[in-house]
Amino acid sequence: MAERSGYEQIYRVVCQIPRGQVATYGQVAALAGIPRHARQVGYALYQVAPSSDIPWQRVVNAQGKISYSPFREGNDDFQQQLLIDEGVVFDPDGKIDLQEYQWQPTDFDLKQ
DNA sequence: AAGTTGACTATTT
DNA sequence: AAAATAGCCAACT
Repeated sequence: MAERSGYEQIYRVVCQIPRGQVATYGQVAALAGIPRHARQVGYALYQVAPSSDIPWQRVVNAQGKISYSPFREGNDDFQQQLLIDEGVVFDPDGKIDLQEYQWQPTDFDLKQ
């Protein structure tokens, strides 16, 4: 179990994703100050997924799709509906239009 | 200490 | 468009 790390900043970024918007793993990594660590972002969320205040499902891959976790497969579909509930539109393939819904953080957001 | 793994991404088939 | 390949780097064994 690997807790205590720079992951804290990753969680902070994810929590700042506005309702109805999404961010990619690479984007979160970059905002957290650790570009190229997209995989580590996924790994960080892997620890926190089940019961957390963190809207982990607002983080999707560069294709605009949900990355299915190895242990929570069925849960992923359920969470996809939560995103729809937030106003995010999925294509027939289950993709999100990143051009419309990808989070565009402002300086104000990052200062929080 | 060294090798394997992975909620990624970009490139190539 | 979907699948395979390569590059990536921290955590895990």
